Amino acid sequence: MPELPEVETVIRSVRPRIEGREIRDYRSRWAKNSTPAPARLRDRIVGRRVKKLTRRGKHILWHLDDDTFLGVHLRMSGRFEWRTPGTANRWARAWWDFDSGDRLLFCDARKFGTIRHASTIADITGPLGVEPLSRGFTVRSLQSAFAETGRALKPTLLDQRTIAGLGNIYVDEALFAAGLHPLRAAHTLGLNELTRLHAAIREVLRAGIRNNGASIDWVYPGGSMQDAFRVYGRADQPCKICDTPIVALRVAQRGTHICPACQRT
DNA sequence: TGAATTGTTATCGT
DNA sequence: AACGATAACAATTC
Repeated sequence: MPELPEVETVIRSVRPRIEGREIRDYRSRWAKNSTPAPARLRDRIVGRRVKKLTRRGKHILWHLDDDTFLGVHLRMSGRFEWRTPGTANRWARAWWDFDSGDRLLFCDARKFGTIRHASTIADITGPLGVEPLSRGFTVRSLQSAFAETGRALKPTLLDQRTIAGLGNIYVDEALFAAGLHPLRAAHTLGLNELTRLHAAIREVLRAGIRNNGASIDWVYPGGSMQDAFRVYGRADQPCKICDTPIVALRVAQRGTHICPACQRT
C-alpha cells in the first residue's frame, strides 16, 4: 500500500523520464476517478511541459508549464509503468505519451486511484497536515495538532489532516519505535512522549525511503523495508526488543500490530 | 470464501 | 450541535 516512502520512491524512479518532457497525448477510458472528465483533462494537459514532479503526502504532483497541476494518487494499488512494446498491460487505465517517445501507463487493478487536474495544489490534495520530513514538522506542531483532538493516537495519525503521508504500516512502526500504544488519547502525551513520537515518525519514514519502500504483496514491488518491520505483519513473532510475542488487534478499523510490553496504554 | 487494503463520505450515537 | 466512532464503498487478490 503506497504510503509516503513508497510514493517518494515511485516519484524518484519516474522523475528522470518525465521532468522537462512535453505531454503529447493523454488517453483514459476510466472516467470514474478523473477530475475533470478524461477528455477535458486531456485538453488541459496535452501540449504542456512538465516542469517538475513533487510529492505532497501521498499525492504525486506534476507541475505543468502553465502553472497548473496534475495530481495522481495511487491509493491502494495504483502504479506507473513504462510501456514495453509488445506487452499489453491488463490494468492500464490511462497513459501519457511524451515528446521523448515514452509512454507512461497508469495501472490500477482495484481502480481506487485518482487523477486530477487543478490550478492549485490544495485543490488537488484537499486539506493536508504538515509534511513530516519538512522543517515545519516539529515537536511543537505535533503537540498543537494533538491538542485539538480527543481521539486516539492511531486514528489521529492516520488522518491526513494531522500529518500528510502516514498510512497503516508506518503508523504502527512509529508507535512501536516511540513506545506508545495506538489507543492512547493523543492529547494526553507529555513532552517526552511527543518528542519520542516526533523522532520515531521521521525515523521510520526515512528508513522506508532508504529501503525504497516496503513490498508487502503484489501491489508494490521492489522495496525492502518489509525486512525492517518491527511490528507490522509480525503477529505472534517475538518483539525484537523484549521477545514478547507481537499482538495483532483492530484499531480504527485497521489491522494494528503492537508489542504489549513495549507499548502500554 | 472472506479478510485486507486507502481515503472519502455518509450515518449513527453521545 | 459538534465531535468521534463506525460503516459503506470503490475492486481485486490469495
